[in-house]
Amino acid sequence: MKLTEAEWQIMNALWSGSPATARQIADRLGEEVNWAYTTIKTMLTRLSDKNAIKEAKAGKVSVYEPILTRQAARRNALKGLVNQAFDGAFGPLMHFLLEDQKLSDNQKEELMKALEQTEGGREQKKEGV
Amino acid sequence: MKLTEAEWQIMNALWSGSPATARQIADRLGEEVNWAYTTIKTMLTRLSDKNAIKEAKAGKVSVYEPILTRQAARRNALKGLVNQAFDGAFGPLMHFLLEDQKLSDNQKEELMKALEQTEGGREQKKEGV
DNA sequence: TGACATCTTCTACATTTGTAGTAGCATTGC
DNA sequence: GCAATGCTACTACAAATGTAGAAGATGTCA
Repeated sequence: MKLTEAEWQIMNALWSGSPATARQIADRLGEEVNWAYTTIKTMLTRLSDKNAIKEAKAGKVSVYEPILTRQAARRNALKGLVNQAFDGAFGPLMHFLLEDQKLSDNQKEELMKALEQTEGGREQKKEGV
Repeated sequence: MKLTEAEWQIMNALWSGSPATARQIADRLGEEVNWAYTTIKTMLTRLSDKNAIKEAKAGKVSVYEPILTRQAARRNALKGLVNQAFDGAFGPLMHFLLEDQKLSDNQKEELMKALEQTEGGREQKKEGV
């Protein structure tokens, strides 16, 4: 399941609170983009067609709700990026993040901490992606 | 500078050795995709139009060479992903990587090591992206 | 009860992306 | 000198994407 840029916007709005009506989504997005209401409806229909969300009638009005989880979407997107731009392996990505992104000291600290934690919990590894 | 999927393939081939002729690129790509030679030429032209690469004549034949560096392209792509999918911040991405991606122990080790290294070199921080 | 505001469903259309064909010019091997 | 080969420049075209208008159904408030 690959999302386009515009679809990400809609999904982000939806993940931030669902179920939601098209109107609510429009309101949430209002600050970032300036789409016609019908544009949003179009996107919602398309997302529904690809089963990323589901549409239900609450009375007369449609309410929408994600099917695709944020986590899964992130996973897919990341995977896509890694394949496309980082030789298909996480190693190079990590490397790049560390080398290029010049994490702040704080971020490094956090990262270290996080690492140590997962380090502890390594035995229950779920199979991936 | 945003690259499309097909463009990434070409760029990857080109980064793996340049300058290169269209034919060489075709050969390198041959294993991954099965594009007509003219398809590759089209992509090269488009990339040239967006100034991602430059074209020069070596005798009769065109040779191509990246202008956009791999590093810069990665940076852009990552930035795009982060904006789109990770609330525009690297924190959530890191978090996700650690939480979701279940790095192998080896990867963790490496990451730790890498982290320690950059930790040492923290004083010269370049401003970013 | 009619005018306005809203929704929904369809349709539309430009741009971008993926993919490639055609035609003309040059190169080369006979 | 000419046929095969390979390259370049142009053109083409379907699918995906971004963006939205039109028209019909309905709710609502004076």
